[in-house]
Amino acid sequence: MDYLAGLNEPQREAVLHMDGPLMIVAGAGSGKTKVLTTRIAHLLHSGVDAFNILALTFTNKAAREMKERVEHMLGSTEARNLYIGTFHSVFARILRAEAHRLGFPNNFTIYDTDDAKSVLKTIINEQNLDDKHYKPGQVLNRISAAKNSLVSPQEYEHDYYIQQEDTRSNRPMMGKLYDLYVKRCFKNGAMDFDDLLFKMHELLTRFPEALHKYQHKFKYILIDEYQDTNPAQYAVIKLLGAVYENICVVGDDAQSIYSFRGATIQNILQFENDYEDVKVVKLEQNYRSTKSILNAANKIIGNNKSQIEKILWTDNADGEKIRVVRTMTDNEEGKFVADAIAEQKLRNHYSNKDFAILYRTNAQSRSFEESLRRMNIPYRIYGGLSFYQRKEIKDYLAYLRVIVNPRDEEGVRRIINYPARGIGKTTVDKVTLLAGEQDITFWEVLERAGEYGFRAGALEAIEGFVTMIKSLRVLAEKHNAYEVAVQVGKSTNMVRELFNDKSTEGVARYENIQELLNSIKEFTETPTEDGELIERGLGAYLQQISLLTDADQGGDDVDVVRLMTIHAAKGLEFPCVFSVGLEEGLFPNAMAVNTREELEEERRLFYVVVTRAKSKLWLTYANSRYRFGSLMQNEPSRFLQEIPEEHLDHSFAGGGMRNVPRGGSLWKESAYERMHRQPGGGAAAGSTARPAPKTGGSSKVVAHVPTPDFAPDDPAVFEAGVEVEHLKFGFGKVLRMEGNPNNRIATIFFPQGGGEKKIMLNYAKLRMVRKEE
DNA sequence: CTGTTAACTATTTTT
DNA sequence: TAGTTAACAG
Repeated sequence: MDYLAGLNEPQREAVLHMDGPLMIVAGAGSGKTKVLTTRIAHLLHSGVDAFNILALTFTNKAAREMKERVEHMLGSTEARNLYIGTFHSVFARILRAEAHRLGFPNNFTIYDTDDAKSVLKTIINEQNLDDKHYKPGQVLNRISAAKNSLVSPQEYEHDYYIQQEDTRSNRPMMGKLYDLYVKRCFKNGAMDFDDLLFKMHELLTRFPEALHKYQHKFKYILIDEYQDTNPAQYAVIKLLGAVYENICVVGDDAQSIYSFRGATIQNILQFENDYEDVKVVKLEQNYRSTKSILNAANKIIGNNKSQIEKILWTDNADGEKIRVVRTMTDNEEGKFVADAIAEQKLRNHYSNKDFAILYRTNAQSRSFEESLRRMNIPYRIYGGLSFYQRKEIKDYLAYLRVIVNPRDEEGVRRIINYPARGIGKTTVDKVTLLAGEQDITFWEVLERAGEYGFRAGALEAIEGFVTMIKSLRVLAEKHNAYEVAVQVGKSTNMVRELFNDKSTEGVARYENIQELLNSIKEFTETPTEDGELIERGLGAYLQQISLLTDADQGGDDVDVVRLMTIHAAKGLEFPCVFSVGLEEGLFPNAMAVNTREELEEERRLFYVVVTRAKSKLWLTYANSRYRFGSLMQNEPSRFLQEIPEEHLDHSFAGGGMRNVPRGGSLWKESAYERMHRQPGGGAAAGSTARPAPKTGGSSKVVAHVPTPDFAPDDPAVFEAGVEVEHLKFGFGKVLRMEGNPNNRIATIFFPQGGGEKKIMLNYAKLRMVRKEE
């Protein structure tokens, strides 16, 4: 039982509690992961079978860490039999095994947010709706919110309140779009992120056998970050745990920061009412931060109304005061941070990886990147687009997706003309139309293209494409994922094409593809784990990687400064933290100050940043910064005023005033600034002046009204001297001809149509008027 | 059909 | 400002 050594009293209590519901309220830095992993070890030690334990986390990283720590603690491979993973990956794994019940192929494709938006966009266009009004991203958010609350399309359309909302925002078709989107995903054999939760719930409610099976399989359930669960996750947990009720949730209401993703803080606040005889353990001793940091954090969170009562305390040293730094601009802020890092490294022998720069929005990373680069300080940005979201990677993966699941229309659309093979918009539109009319999949139209009267060139291209995919499918039956992937590169010529591109981006793209191939190889060579449901085929590979984010890319031990959003930093800790951009409008964000709930969530976010720091913390803000192309004046964040003065040190001010204006008087724009401001709201005139708008010079061509029966003639009939009519440029005369017989180019003079122009006859809308005798 | 250019619009956080 | 999409010329 030596694993119990080194635990404090409440920690030990949480570990030793065996059966019945348990809620662990774990303050920041209170040893939450240690408790969870030790608890699992204790369960195993007490004779619980690893196959009967389910542990759910929000990030792959947390899952991996937990698994490794348990394995280390046990000193055996027994930990591999545990079901540990993110909600999404565990549910995907189960859904893969049970897909047939729901009518999905077991190799269903998982759509990421970009795929989902793209599908929605085609649906919106098919419905002849304006995608400026029904923005795919917004529509998706609405659908996502519905799914996360377990609202089906039918319920959506029949819910009076929801319909009111959509009517008020003048988007009455929203429910229809939701319905069509769900149907399209089903037709495509695809699920989006939210479906993994929604369909899991559907599986358990519609199929009692399935419910029974998993209820009995998972005798012990552990949920990490319970405060971030949404209603769908809540319902699934409740179903899974209904038989044994051995549910252990760990969370901190003070760190609930994902309500925008559907999370309800109510889940943790209400847990005690959800089950009988809930054991509650509070972990209130903080092992991470200094007293001044922790006390400041306590004061901050004290401003929130609804919360579980607890007081974090620490035995750690008092530590230094929190440094508040004001700079004039965002660039100066970047420079200050880079300078401070350099200085700290020199003075206190810190290494790069001891520092984190944490911001509210991804867009803020730029000034820090620039200044760090200038100081030759290595860094890494987390967030932004992940490896798997890069164009070349998505394209390459789309081939693999289509090989596994040709029903995946989204994937087919992506690659049908990449690399260019002469299947353009016109052809794709026609295929889309046919698929709708005939009620068959996009792919089936391509397979039977011969029946639908495509132009000879287009037909040939389509047939070539279909043949290629089919032969790759055959290959995939007998060969592993890596071999198939290599053949994709050869068949499409993509690899060679990128290899020949010697531009900087081209080289980077080539390297990315190589890296992708390596990762596939690694995947196929990793030995199969024990336990059911796991295999190393192409389908399994795709499902795994579609749930990875760039935080899962590894490289956690390299010695670089980390830059990331506060959201991405949750669960991490650093000796030195720079919490930057503490300005009204930015943090708290202007989008989130309209209700008390929103503001409290922003405050929790501030609480999260502050508690990331172990010993040193900087809070910086800039007087003005570029946002949306123009210079914005900002007041310091109200959150700065919520920290008692005794914990703050203003002496590090990076130029300019030395203290934070407290309670009111903030920078008003001076009369001078106001006078010199451009109408657009930007900086003073002068350097930022734009070039004068073009006037007169480029006379817009007046639209030519074509003769009523305008029909283009065959390219072969044109030659020098012929008089012609162009659909847009009007009447003109051919001056000379060039180009080869297959691609003839005419130079034509249009008196009304803007003078001399070169026209490619293959594509031009050109009619012969009169031949010169 | 395809590559280029001009216009447009987005700025919150993410599995 | 920057990244992406629509329009358009070839």
